[in-house]
Amino acid sequence: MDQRQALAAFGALSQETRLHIIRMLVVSGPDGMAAGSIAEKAEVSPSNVSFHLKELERSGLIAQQRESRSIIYTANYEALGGLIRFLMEDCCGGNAEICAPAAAVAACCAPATKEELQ
Amino acid sequence: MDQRQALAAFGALSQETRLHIIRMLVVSGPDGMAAGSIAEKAEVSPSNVSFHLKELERSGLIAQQRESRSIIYTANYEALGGLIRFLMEDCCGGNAEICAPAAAVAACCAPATKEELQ
DNA sequence: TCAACGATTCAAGGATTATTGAAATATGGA
DNA sequence: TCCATATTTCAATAATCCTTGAATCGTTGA
Repeated sequence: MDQRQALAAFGALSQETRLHIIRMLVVSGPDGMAAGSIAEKAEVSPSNVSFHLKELERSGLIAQQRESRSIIYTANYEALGGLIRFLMEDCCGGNAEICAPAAAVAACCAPATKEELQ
Repeated sequence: MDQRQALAAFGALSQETRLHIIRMLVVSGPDGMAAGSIAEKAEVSPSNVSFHLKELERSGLIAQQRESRSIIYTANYEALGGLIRFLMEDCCGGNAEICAPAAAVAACCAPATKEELQ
């Protein structure tokens, strides 16, 4: 993830509706959610959700694929991981004082990485 | 860090000049930088840097303190760590697939946390 | 083919954010 | 006190972003 992408991603996440959408899509996993379901759960109009989904897609944080009449949106896990990484490495310069609390979180939410630490 | 703060922080980081400023302040550490030096290094006008510094302060990512004629700005490490944490926990739901790469980064940039893993 | 469904696009308006230069404020030294 | 320095504030403008509702597009089933 380069700076251009990071700027776009930060902009995408700086809006309440979009942050809400991202959360829902992360939870729904690879199955994703149809635009209509997203609109319903987020309690916004179809055209409004479409606007925000386009914005999120432009930033690379989500992807879409048509399935029959519906358009299914899924979170881009790689991009989200890349953004966290950007924030730690590029933005915060890998500063231990900043990254330490984050590392603690990472340790408990991603046990698979314990092996990577050896 | 609650959602309100996170939204403000993402907004603050979504602007090129402000991202640049945060990077410089993280590097300069507790000593911080005077507004004038920031303006000079970032190559923006005094009034423009003042606008962006106010925005960054409003988001809680930096703090200011007057020192004689200068006003010194410093990065708020706690807030930056909190933002990374928010991104991992609240936004990405602690999803292992997303947090794993970040954990790897954390492991190498913040060796002090290895103890916390035991 | 036609109607219905799921979704996007478009245009208009309002709201927020960014930039600029001039004026104002605060501090310290002559 | 007066001047220079460091910075902010203000007003005006430009640019971007958000919301809304109507119109449009693609897909499916009757």
